[in-house]
Amino acid sequence: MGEIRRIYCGPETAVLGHHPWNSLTEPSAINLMNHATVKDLTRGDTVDADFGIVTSGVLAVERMLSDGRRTLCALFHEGDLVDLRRTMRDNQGRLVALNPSRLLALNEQWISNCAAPHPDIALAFVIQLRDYLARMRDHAMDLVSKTPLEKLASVLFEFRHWPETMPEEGHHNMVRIPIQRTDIADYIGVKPETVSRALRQLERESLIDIPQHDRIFLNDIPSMRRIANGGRPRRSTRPA
Amino acid sequence: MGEIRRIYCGPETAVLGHHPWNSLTEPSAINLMNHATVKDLTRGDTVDADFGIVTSGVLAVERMLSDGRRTLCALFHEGDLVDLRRTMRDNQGRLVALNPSRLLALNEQWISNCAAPHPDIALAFVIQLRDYLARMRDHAMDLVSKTPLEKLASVLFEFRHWPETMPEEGHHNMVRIPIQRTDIADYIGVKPETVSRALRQLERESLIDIPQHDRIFLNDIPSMRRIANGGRPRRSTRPA
DNA sequence: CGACTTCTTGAGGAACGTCAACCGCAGTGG
DNA sequence: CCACTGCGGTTGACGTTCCTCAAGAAGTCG
Repeated sequence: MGEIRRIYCGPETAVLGHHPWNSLTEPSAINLMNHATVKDLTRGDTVDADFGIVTSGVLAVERMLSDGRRTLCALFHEGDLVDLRRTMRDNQGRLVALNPSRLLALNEQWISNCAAPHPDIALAFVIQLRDYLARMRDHAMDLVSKTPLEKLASVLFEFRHWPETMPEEGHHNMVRIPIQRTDIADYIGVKPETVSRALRQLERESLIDIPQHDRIFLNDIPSMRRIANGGRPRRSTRPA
Repeated sequence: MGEIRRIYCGPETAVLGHHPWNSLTEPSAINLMNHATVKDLTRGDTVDADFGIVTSGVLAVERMLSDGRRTLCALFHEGDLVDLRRTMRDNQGRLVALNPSRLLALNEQWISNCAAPHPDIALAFVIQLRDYLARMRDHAMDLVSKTPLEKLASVLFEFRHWPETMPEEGHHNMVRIPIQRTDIADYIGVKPETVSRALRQLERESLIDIPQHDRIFLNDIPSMRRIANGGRPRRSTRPA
């Protein structure tokens, strides 16, 4: 499960540069860090916390069907608030690390009482919840009716917005792929083989290049956007 | 778009009986209603608000792909908080009514300032956001790797938990289907024909009965649960 | 009744999942 | 150093599945 230590104002503070944490006041930020514990994780680690902030790496909510099919319902990257608490206590899957990661587990007791003295913290949490909800709606859109090629194009644009995968200067169409092919497959609801074939197809059409295993270069962003938005539907069964 | 009127403490208060609104104090509840406007909607109406509480009917976030494919990313029923606000302003689809519905559109300006005088309101909103997020994770699980039959079984159990579709006494395995087949299809990511065929298959296997068009009787809840949890995977391509 | 929408049923094909084999790479041990 | 092992990824063959298309049935509203 990895080392667990208590910090007071360590290097993890860097995550507070991300939206919406960057609008916290200094005292609030310090107080927040004081009531958190850092969890270092490697791939496959299950996290027992259900409330915290990701400071590095990638976490996911993993659920299994009875016959072993694996699903990644949600991905969390640097700066994301993880909040798996819910009123109805159902089985909701496990929080796992997909990469070497670090999670700031928050003290729920303290947080639930901090709204009055620290309204900015409460607001930041609400903004995170709202934004994550919007991301889940986007993701549902991707899952419901897109073909594998369209799903893959969508997820590439999703990764492009991740803070860790921000393009280097001058390479605003280079995307870093932060997770394994298997995880991409379990996230967009296809098999790893299909991910592989879809990537090769985009490459054959010169829409992307794959200089490294975890780097994808978008040669034609407008075309890729068209694909991501439904430009590759299933062909008709009755040809012209 | 339907009639819009301002109320002070009308019959809409009934929605406040649902969790988590039922833990609001009396003054908070009255204040909340005072800063809301009621929108009456019929099927197909687009709602211009992006923040409110559903008091009756069913709403959905509808998004279209460029070639016309329709997706229902999220469903909202009686008692649900609708909050489509997000930091990043992308196209995020339209809020539409699937049935004759009623929405309590909330005054965002007032709400954003009510946390201090009304901490119970702020808490209720956070609980709603968290619970809805959990529902979205469940839904993503359904979409990612389930077969149509499994998706349909899942969505039946989802509808079973809806307040409007609560079973009458003695009929705890009668589920009311609150939306059209087409909408079910666009929600679980299959075609209406497939929904129809899946229902007929469950009926053939005597797992369900369909006494009325919008009523489904679950004959064998354990078996249905097994199916919903992955009991009907795709068959192997290499038969024994 | 007639026009319309929604749902159902049927036929046929494209596509993606299943399976199997292979490749590349990293870690391990002799 | 190299053989061995295991894992992740890729490629190919093949078949089930679900989408497409079309037409008819059933329900709704004028």
